[in-house]
Amino acid sequence: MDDTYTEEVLRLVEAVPPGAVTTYGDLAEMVGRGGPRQVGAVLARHGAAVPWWRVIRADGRPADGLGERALSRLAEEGVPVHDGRVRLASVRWRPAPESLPGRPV
DNA sequence: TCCGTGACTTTAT
DNA sequence: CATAAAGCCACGG
Repeated sequence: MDDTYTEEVLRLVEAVPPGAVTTYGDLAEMVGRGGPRQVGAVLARHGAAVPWWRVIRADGRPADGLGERALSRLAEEGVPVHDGRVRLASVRWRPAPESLPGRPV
């Protein structure tokens, strides 16, 4: 079976440094395959093994039900949270080239 | 093969 | 700026 997708997604999530965040859609683009929903599905399944709280929705708000946990962890890491939502423009993480799957430098 | 579901995104009101 | 509807992607029944 092809769990390559899952591997790539988890790998990227693990690569997100403290104090930074990324979105489902961005991860989907980085992997270059599937879509935001698919990324969410992966995290729903294997999220426990990675810093899932650094992955939030495109509107700067964590997924439903994770708000409390995610926001408190993000705040701990120094992520600027404003009224329950993260300022993506300031902390949106960009992966290092070598973290990407099949993209040459 | 068709339908429903889900840690989503974008566009329109 | 907040809420609602439609679109999108892979998967399982």
